[in-house]
Amino acid sequence: MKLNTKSRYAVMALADMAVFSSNNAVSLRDISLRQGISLLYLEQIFLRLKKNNIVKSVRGINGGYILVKSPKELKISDILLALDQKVKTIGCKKDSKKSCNGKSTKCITHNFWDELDIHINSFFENKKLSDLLKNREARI
Amino acid sequence: MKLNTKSRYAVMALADMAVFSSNNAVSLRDISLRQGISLLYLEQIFLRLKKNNIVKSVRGINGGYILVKSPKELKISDILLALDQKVKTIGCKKDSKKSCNGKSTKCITHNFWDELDIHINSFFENKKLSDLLKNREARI
DNA sequence: AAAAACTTGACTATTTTAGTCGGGTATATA
DNA sequence: TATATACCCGACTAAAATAGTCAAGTTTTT
Ligand code: FES
Ligand code: FES
Repeated sequence: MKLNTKSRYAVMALADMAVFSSNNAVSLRDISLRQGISLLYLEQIFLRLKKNNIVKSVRGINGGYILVKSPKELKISDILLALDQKVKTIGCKKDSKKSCNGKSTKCITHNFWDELDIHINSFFENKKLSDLLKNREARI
Repeated sequence: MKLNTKSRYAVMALADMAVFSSNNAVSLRDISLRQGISLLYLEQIFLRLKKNNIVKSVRGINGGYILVKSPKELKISDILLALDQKVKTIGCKKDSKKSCNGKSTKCITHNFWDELDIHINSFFENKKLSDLLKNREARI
């Protein structure tokens, strides 16, 4: 039950932006240096954040990325969604007629996993990027 | 953010036992047939359930496994623990002095992931095996 | 022009996962 | 006591996912 590093770094990088954006674009190079994340990897991550309209880019010198929404409005669930990090704790598709064991009826545990997904998703839905910045004693 | 099949099958198999145990031991063969889980795989899973005192075994003909606790008392978190399925959504160790990025201070997102772990764990802590059996329209 | 910084797809090494295999041991029953 | 059933256990492996790199751009500011 782990979260992948792409999602983790994405949240980390966006939190960094929220702290350091002083109206100008924040370059990936800066985020990379401050947070110790590979620049190459960040590029890959921000590509998807951009495609999903979490950030917008400014090209050229002094370019970088800008948050589309304010940290107060940006839900963590939006970030994870952008990285395909769906919270589907098991493989059984809700809509599909097929159950996890290949039978036509739902298995004995199906509803339980559904509840779990809902439980986790509600956490991400209710957290905003700005929530991460509160009470941080040790920033960076 | 997926749960591995070992944990999933473990919960499934134990739920099956809770339904079909009529005081006698339940054989893995029966569980395998009812739930469509590989017998070989089940053996591996039950080995760990036994080591962690979730089930006890009865050898020989008419043997099988028996739940140590009643379904009402068996927490899902106990089952996951038996399979090393710790809910550590990210790799950063709580106790270790080292942060996720190799620096000595905790990163900006650390507390957030801690909260997430607590949120998920509380779900598993509060659910008992018997909870899975309620309201099941489609059993098996 | 030149440098900073974003753009994009492809590629790869490593790790994890899911599941199998082989060769046991214990015990109830015929 | 033979035998079938069912637990016991470590080692093994194929396939998938992950984490990250590389190469070769394009755009914009100074
Ligand atoms: S049928 Fe959906 S989890 Fe088993
Ligand atoms: S320091 Fe613990 S998650 Fe980054």
